[in-house]
Amino acid sequence: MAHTQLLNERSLQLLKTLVERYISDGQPVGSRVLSKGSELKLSPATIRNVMADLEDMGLVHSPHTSAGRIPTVSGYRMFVDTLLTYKPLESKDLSRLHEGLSAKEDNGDMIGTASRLLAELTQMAGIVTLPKREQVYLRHIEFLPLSNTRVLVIFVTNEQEVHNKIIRTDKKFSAAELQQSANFINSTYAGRSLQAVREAVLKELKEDQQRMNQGMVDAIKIAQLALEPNGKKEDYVLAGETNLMGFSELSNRDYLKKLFEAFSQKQSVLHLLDQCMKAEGVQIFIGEESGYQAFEQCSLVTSSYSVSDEVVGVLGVIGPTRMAYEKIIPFVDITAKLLGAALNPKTASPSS
Amino acid sequence: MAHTQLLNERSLQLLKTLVERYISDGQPVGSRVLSKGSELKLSPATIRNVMADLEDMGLVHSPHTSAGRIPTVSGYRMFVDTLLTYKPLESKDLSRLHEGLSAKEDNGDMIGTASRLLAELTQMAGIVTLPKREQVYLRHIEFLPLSNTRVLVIFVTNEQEVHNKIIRTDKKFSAAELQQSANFINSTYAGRSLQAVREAVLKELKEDQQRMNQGMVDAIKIAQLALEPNGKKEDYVLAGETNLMGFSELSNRDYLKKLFEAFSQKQSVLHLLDQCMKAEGVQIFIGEESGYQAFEQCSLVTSSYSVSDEVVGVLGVIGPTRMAYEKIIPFVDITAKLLGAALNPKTASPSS
DNA sequence: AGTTAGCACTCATTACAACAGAGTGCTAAG
DNA sequence: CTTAGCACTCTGTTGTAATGAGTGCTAACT
Repeated sequence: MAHTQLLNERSLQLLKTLVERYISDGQPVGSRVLSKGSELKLSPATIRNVMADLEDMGLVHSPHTSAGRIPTVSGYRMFVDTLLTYKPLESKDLSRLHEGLSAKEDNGDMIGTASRLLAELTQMAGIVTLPKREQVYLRHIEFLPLSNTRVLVIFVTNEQEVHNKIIRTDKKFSAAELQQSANFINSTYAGRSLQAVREAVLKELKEDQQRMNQGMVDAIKIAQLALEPNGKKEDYVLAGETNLMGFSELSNRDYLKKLFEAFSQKQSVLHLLDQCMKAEGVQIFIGEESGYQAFEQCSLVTSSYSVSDEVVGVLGVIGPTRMAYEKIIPFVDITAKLLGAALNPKTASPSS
Repeated sequence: MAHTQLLNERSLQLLKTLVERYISDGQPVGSRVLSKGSELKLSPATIRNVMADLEDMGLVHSPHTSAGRIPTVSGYRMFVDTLLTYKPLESKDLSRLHEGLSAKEDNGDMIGTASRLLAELTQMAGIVTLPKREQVYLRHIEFLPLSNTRVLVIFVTNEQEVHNKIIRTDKKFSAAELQQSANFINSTYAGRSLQAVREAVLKELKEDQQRMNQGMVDAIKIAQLALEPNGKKEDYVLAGETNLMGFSELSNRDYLKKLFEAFSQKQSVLHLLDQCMKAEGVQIFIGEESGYQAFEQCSLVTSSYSVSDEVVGVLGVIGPTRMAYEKIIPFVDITAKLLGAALNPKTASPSS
């Protein structure tokens, strides 16, 4: 390449308009349109030279000799990392978000609402993980006897999220005994995080059982069972999957099926989202970058969300690789901030 | 048609094998295969004559002149109504069902389990409506104060289904007051159906308020709010939708999208299922019979399920019109019976 | 009478060739 | 370094022909 210093301003500018053009039209873009579409006053021939360079660097790629170019994954990556100019949210979208994610409107399923909003406003699929246990506060717990040694545990966390599970105890408890246990747990531990309660309970169990009366020991034992981490671990709420069926680039029936199966198996998706937890702020997986076959034709724009300055979950949008990143990225960013604020027990529910 | 009495035994026999053949192969079936595939020893020519008759009667139809015949909706209808020979369940399927729908294994989401089983074992989509309120028994209720006048209501029904909603009261209650109210409701009304409790509560409100102390009045008022029928009304649990993407006859992307949107809007689906409530036993909608565009390429095999001899809900399977009715129908039938039995509070949870 | 063989006919599918259009890479001139 | 020009490549479309499955009808058969 005796041509020039390869990554000059002009090539990047052209890459940018190429990606923009491809995102909006969905078709390989050739030297002619690029020549007209960019500010640079360059002839198609010059552009072709630049294109050849970009292709050598693996940033664009041609489906066949006589088609235009389309961005490769690296091309998209370069685009979102350094070339992108964000577009501000449309104000109607912003107000929909505020409206839906205000603490006042909480219908007991803030996570679901967030997911649905993401899907609705982007016309792609929305995804939100449940907040992690360390930041989920026990508000109230209740035990109900079922048949035999089975006990139904209901617990309310944060402001109003209700969870329930069934545990098996090693002896049979009466309703009254269970009520007592619940009272004890509530008065002792309410307000702490699930994680913290669990640790405290385990400690009690190890150390000073002799100091406690039988009722307390029972209560502690039941609580320990109740707070054992769920088999399922974390989980997420997905919305608007069907939007994905509208994209022609995901038309392949088999691929779509694979994708939807990945959604319902959850495992790989969770693993992917887990990686996003680590980084604060917006993160993007483009196509194969995710490392999962099911996502090789999709991009995932995520952001962690935080409550009281601690990251507790991840939310994002899933769509075709060819998506309007310049709008989606700020959108996901804002949504994450609003959800975090809405979940914050201090700011969220002022007992006005 | 000077031919003969049109609906003779032989034509029906041929229609039957035609439908069977089409269901298994998915391709228009011609006179030759039909001649070989049926017990009748008839030449293709004769069969063609019969086919012409069946076509005149609207039972079969030819995509074009030189294709075989495929059943019309009426053809399918005739088939399932009078020609079908049921196939018994495979024993492994039966045992999976027993296993999953035994009361012992209840994981607190019997309805969901049933839906998933239907989907898994038929490889189509499973659907189960939630049992209607009249047959849902209040077991325990709990109130928790939220900010302001909002109260979180948690109630446990039947054995272990947990529901929750948020209500707004007309004055602010303390945790203790709410606890008292819940105690009152539990001791007075536990064990009755939601519907019955609601009626009783409304009656109390109208009639003898003066007989009660303030605490009781409050309790009754809160209970009334809590038991107000949900905006959503009934609901259903769908499983295995993605299985539907595997069927080539539903390949049309736009159609699939429409179908999935109908699923997530729920409304039309609910309306359709409602009709199935009325009839006891298995009911079938074939293609356009449902009257909904979204289902015009699908069939729906449903059965109502009953607890203590009263119909409380509907369950079924959704798949392409070309499905193995002879297996699906008995399958849905059995599943409905097992689910009903598992939900029955008398037989389900023997405190052995 | 009902049944069957034979045959002409229709129509979807496939294959193949021809062709237009888009866009490239390269060369040579500006 | 940029650009015009040109040969080349590849896709997509169109038209034509051949194939094959299956029919409807007629006439012969039982």
